[in-house]
Amino acid sequence: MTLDAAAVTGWFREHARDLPWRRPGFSAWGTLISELMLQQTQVARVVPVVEEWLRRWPTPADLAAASQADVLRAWGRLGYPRRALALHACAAAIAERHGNRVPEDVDELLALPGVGDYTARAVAVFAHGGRHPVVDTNVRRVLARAVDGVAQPAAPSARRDLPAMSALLPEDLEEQRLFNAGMMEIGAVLCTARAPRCDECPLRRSCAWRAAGSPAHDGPPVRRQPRFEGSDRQRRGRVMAELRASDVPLTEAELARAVPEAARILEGLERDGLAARAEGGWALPA
DNA sequence: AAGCCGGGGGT
DNA sequence: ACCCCAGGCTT
Repeated sequence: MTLDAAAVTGWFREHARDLPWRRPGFSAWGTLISELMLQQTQVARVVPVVEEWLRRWPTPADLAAASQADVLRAWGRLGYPRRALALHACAAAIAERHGNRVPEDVDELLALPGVGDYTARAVAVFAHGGRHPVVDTNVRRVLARAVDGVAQPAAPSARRDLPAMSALLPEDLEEQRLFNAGMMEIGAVLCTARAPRCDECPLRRSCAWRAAGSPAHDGPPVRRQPRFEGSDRQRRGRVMAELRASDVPLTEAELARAVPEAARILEGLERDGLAARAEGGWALPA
């Protein structure tokens, strides 16, 4: 055995954070919403928004009946608003093709917009109790350290990552669910990329990385990410904020006061379905 | 395989 | 002031 699954589930039973999507009775639809929101956004920012969404749109059909503009406004500042449109499209597909119930089958989940390898399995496991490996970046880091003894995982590869996690999954249905959740939780709160809290880790006694003296990453340098300040991502965010805040269409000149490159940015937003030409200017899509 | 896509939090 | 974070999609 290369990793003590019981240590993970035991720790998780005791130390799991109390989060809305872990409450008993939280719906499968709520799980799909929260997983989409959590794809790139921190837990603390997601919590109030997912609760508001569920009050407002308790089933997929409810969300499907909303306008894209209302959905984008409710998305607020969570970032990457294409996810809001994806969720809206998920709602329509589920209402029309799946009887208003979130699918349990991984391949059916993968067919939904915005749902990839991670989200499909997370929903199958956490919403429906299915037995599947759930691999996000936290899990990949925990496996890299605890099993492989290196500081950072190799480039993501579903062909390698899924079988690696699968081999460690407990047979018991409840245990595998806790194991999947526990591995993510360890990666999120203990086995963090920087300053891991190994002293509190349930895997500290068997961790290959710790046993090797926690060597620094020795591979090629991690790719540096582009600056956000002055980026088109920042400009797009600013234009979207203007459109969300206005009840009436805004002219290109008005938007250019907030973002000088508004004309070019709007072309991109229109291509992505996030902005639409309206009388006298631009607005959120209807 | 690499680049794009928001916004906030930690150091 | 700077660096880090992270899943899905497109090219």
